[in-house]
Amino acid sequence: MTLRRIAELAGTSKSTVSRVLTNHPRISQRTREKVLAVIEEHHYRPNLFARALAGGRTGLLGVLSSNISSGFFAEVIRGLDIAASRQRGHIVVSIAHGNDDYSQLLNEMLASGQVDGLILIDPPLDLFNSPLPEKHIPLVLCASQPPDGARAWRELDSVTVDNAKAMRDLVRHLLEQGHQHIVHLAGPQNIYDAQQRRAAFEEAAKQLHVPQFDILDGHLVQTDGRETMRSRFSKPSQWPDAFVAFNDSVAFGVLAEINGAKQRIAVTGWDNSPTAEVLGMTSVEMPMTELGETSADMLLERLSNSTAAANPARRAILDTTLHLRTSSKTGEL
Amino acid sequence: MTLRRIAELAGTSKSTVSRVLTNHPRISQRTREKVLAVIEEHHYRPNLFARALAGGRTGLLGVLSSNISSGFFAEVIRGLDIAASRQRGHIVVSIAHGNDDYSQLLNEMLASGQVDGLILIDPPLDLFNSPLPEKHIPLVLCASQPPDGARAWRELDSVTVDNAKAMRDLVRHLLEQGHQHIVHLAGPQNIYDAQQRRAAFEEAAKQLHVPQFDILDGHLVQTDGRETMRSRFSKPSQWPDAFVAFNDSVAFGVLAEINGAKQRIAVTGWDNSPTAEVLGMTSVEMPMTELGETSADMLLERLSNSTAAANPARRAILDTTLHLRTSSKTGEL
DNA sequence: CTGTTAGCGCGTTCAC
DNA sequence: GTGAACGCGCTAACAG
Repeated sequence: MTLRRIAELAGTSKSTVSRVLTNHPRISQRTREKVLAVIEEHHYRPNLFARALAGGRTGLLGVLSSNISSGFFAEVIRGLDIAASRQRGHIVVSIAHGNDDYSQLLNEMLASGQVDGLILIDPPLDLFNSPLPEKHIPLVLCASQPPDGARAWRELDSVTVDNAKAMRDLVRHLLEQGHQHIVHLAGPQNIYDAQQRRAAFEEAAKQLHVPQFDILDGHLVQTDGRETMRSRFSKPSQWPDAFVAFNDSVAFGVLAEINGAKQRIAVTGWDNSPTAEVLGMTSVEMPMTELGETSADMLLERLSNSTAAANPARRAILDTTLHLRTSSKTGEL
Repeated sequence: MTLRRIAELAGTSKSTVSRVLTNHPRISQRTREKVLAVIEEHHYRPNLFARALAGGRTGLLGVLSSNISSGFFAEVIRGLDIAASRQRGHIVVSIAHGNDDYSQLLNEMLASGQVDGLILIDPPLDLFNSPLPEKHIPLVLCASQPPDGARAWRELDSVTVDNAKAMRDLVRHLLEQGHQHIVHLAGPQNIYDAQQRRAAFEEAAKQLHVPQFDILDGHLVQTDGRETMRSRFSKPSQWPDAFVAFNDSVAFGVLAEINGAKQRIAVTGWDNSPTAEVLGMTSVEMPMTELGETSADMLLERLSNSTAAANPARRAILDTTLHLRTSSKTGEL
């Protein structure tokens, strides 16, 4: 089934069919309905490649992701797909295996010109040190934002969550529970969210006058949490009152090490994974699906709005939800 | 940069460049090197859309997935991407939101002809009741297999895991630990793995002479596990000796309900999520990444081997790994 | 409002 | 071994 064939069957020309397909305004209601009927009858779908070649859109959105946690990845992808498919589009996914990989993948995607636009999920912050590649398609940053210094990169649209607010609420809660000494097991500092949460923790701790606090970097997965517990906090006498972990995984690592002594110490995570709920662990919920949906919507809007190229960068900042559970509540410990 | 431009720069014709690109045999060594040099110098990459339109390959592999657990989804996708990118290919991902959706998505993907081949991750079993859509591109089933009745569907390549073996080992282990009454919280029966595990449990239980066993269907996520515990096993006196859950999530739901009484009862999961390890829960590890890699490799082989269309269906069955932990070991309970 | 014409970049016959 | 011509299915001018 081709456009040409549809035209024949509808007793019209290819152009007319094409116009119907692209929602051209100046077309008579009658012709449009007639064409649509034929299209419907034969389940016709335009060939994306021909369309792309002729200068139109492909309906393909590129998605670049770093090797992040599966839960986060999957939910964001789901969000992206939801938004893309609402407009009959599809996503082309590539996953970077290392840091260098990311910029290389980006350049290849940009060069091969097979997508209408590109969404960068959680790029390693190093990326912003390199110059913004020359591009003729719009880019959207998902779960990341360039530092003030990276001027060119800051022209891009971005979608992030309000880490600072969540962290402030979390620290305040711990203080209210009477915890005096709080340790933040921060994430790898080449990850945007990790950097943000670290900074937010430090600021909140100072601002709210936490009597004693420490920050340790580089925690991403369970083993990182375990490792730190074994090396730095092997004896209960060394323990603080509370651990604020970069994410749930790290928190689980901590829990595994202090097992049997949960009563004495608060542990909080981040991501609100299903397991956090089961374990009764306090955690910050990230709107992952929404993160994806919003990113794709932003990209699609840039694409549909041809004048948008000149529009200023938009920054969406989504809200998180703090789930307080027994792992941090003194009364219920 | 187009093929035509490369031809000009190399002082030859478009056809020659095209032949070099497609590894045509009858081309002089000298011409080939010359062309390759120019290509390299200008970082030329052929336009995928033009290539596709002219009848060639696009390097795009379609991936259809149902709305499965994020961990599984993410890891399989990763595997697919690894295998695809090894051959400079990319994956186009679509996620079905409901059951009907799946077959509709499949048809659209097939119709719009935008991918070289298609990988179906965990399609709802209902799909196999409908006729195999007419197709001119190869299909591979990932984590699923059609029933014997669906003849046409059984012509497709597939990659699955050996659920039966894992389940047998698991039941044997529980028996050896002295458990007399085992309950299987089976998954939704329109999911291949759920059906397989259910059947395998029943067979193993009979074959190994488990004194008492029951099977309850429809468990997919934590709340399902919780629900069943509250309705059917609200009092400890009703508890069996062991629960074999469809997956880790369901198992967590059970654990949450029997909290504080873990000593009295064994609970096993499936998927070996990181949390299972932290909690010390016995679980079966699925080779998720490998599942994806193998699927993509199979598809790519069909694509490269033009004579393969006639080849018989291949069925890869991957092995699982049983991780025995304290949640099922009597001595350590 | 609609039909006609000309490519988009490439693979693939054909001839030479 | 190489080049010329054609067409893949579609969009985008240009006429009418």
